[in-house]
Amino acid sequence: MPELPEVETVRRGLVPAMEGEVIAKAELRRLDLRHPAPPDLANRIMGQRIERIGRRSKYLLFDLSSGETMILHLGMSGRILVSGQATAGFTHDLATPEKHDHLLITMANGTRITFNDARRFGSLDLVATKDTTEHWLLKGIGPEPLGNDFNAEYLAAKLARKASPVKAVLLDQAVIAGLGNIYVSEALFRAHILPDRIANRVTKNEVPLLTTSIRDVLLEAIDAGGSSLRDHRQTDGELGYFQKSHAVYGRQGEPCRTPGCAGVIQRIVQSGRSSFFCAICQS
DNA sequence: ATGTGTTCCTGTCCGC
DNA sequence: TGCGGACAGGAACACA
Repeated sequence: MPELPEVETVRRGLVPAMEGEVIAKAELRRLDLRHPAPPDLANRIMGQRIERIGRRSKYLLFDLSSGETMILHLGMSGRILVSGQATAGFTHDLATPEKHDHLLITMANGTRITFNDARRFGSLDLVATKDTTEHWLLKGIGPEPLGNDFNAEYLAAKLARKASPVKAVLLDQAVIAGLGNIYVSEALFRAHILPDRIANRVTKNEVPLLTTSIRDVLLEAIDAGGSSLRDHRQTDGELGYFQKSHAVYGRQGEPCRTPGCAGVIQRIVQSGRSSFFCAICQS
């Protein structure tokens, strides 16, 4: 999935096409996503103006003039495409729905927006805007890593109480919002911490660097237009560029990029998911 | 109460 | 070229 930077990139691509515009037509083609979508979702968003497109963690939030908010999660393979934007390197005729196009929207200005998600780990829901933060999917989520509530003191307190590997703690959305498998590996590399270190063994001295590493890696990825391994596309169909600058993710067997380091990037599996690290740079 | 493993679903890639 | 297996950005849930 799209992790936080990819979702933010998608959001920024949607704002000029949708914010302040009215949804003229909507068609929900499948209800059986990760969580069942409301059967009347299309009817409830049709005719509404999109007042604002926000983001909480990896969720996109579409505030509608009706007083409802559409909550959209991209899951692992979800993407949103916008007609009229360049589609270099990716052809998807939005006029003809493809197999995994689940939600089709036509704005009053003619722009078409398509939510496509082959694996259907994504989800769609509608909630009263005032109740958004209390929605069951959102209410347990921890602070935004780019916001003021996320800082070294907070993170140190969380890590100190956890007996699981630091990798697992950083992936826990209740601890920090928006981190996923790629950026956890990248942030831990920058912080010189091995992913299988037990969280409460991360020293107080190490936490500030870990905190800034998380923030920096996310900001750089957003600046670069989001990362990508295979499925992620920006809304204009372009691949994100940040993948070129992954220091460790997906680079097992390749040389460490730290100047002067003779290390080779290694891959381990932790609770079923790959972690990447340099055993020389990280301990 | 916590921590770990499994599971949902489809697509792609790699080795034989 | 076909085929089987490994693996993929998430996260809720079942179980120890």
